[in-house]
Amino acid sequence: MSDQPIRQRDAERTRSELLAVATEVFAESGYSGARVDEIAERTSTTKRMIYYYFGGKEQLYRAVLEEAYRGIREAERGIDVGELGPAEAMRRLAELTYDHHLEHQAFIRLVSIENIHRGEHIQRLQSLRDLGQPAMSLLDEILERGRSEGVFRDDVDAFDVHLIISAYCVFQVANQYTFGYLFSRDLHAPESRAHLRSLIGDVVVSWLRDR
Amino acid sequence: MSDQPIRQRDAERTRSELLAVATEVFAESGYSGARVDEIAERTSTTKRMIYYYFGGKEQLYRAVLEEAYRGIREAERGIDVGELGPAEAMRRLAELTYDHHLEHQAFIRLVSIENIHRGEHIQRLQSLRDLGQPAMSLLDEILERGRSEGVFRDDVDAFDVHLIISAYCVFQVANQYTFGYLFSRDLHAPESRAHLRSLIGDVVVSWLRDR
DNA sequence: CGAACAATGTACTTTTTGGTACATTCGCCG
DNA sequence: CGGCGAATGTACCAAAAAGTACATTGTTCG
Repeated sequence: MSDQPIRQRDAERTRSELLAVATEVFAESGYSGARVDEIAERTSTTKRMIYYYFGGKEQLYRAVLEEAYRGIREAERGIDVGELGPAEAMRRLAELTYDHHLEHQAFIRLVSIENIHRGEHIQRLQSLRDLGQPAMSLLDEILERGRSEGVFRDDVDAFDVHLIISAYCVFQVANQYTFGYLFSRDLHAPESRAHLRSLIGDVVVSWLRDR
Repeated sequence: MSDQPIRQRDAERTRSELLAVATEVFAESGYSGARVDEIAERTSTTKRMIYYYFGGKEQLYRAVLEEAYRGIREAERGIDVGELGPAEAMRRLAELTYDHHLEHQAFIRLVSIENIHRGEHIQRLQSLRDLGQPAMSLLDEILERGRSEGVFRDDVDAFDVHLIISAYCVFQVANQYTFGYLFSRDLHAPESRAHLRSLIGDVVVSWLRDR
């Protein structure tokens, strides 16, 4: 990294700068709302380079989506519920998921944008197929421990738990503006966060323990 | 309604046709992705009329958003949990909310789109302030009955319950494409629906009963 | 009836925007 | 050390898209 000579030309740097800036701009404005010229202006290079490295606006967007999902997967792999008992592990997983979503709002916005496009771009990224597997495995393990210890019900599978937690955490970010407006409440106000953070863990654990 | 003569010119009809078509197009393509020309082409009138009646693309979008929220409020007022006991009433409310969301996917898409725009347009619609109140009142009533009958915990308020249910139901629609792809599952497959429909009621009722 | 005005259609303008032709420069390799 | 190709910049183009000028027609009301 630092043993490289200082270069005026550096393909890798140019490409990754474009990708980083494009991620910001697409997340801010959506696919159609994002302007190729704006992305270029925010970098130290030019629009020409977008076409040189990516081919066009659409391929750039796809590259952004792919990299964003990869980054998130990396972050998810850092989740560790350690030596906790099943109920506490589940609660902790829910809370870490909550934190994680609030910290990666640009990513959540990209996901919303992609859904507006009915997933037509993500479907072309074969590398992301079944990217959810790691999350599922961790949940499976916690659920299995809970079942064998007799503290969790046995008719709930990892997918359902993941769905409930994801829905809650994504909603906090993705719908904050309309929901906040309609109920005159700021979901991210400091005085609300601790409560909203623990809420989803409470719900999930109550549910899993209800036998 | 029917005592009017047949008109070739009908301001109300023209305006409402524009609004209806614009709702479809904005929901399909987003604000930036929607084309004024396409909206016009799909009506029996012309682009000129959009500017005549609404002033421009942005005002048209705002009118669409306002009308969509009003329509949803009307639909929500039809929710009736009748004579059911608190737990069953809550379960039924959750299921009706689930049905309602699946039936109004265009509306959910408009909401997602508006959130991508950080709620900048809905904030200009004062008429929608506190539109969530009716939903909150119904929940309050069910919760209060449950508490007084001793079947519900007493430290949960209507807002929290509404948040959990909304998040789940909105997610089913809003994130169906990316979530479905990542987990190789179709959230709207007929064989999944009954399970996903009852799931949220199970979760909420378990939680509220957990004292 | 027939003016007056609301409602509408046609065709145009202007701006924006994604994309490209072409020239140029840097740096590596023989 | 020089030429060759990867990398880059400038300037431009053509299509698309929002918005408008102006003419026209139907409807209503005195």
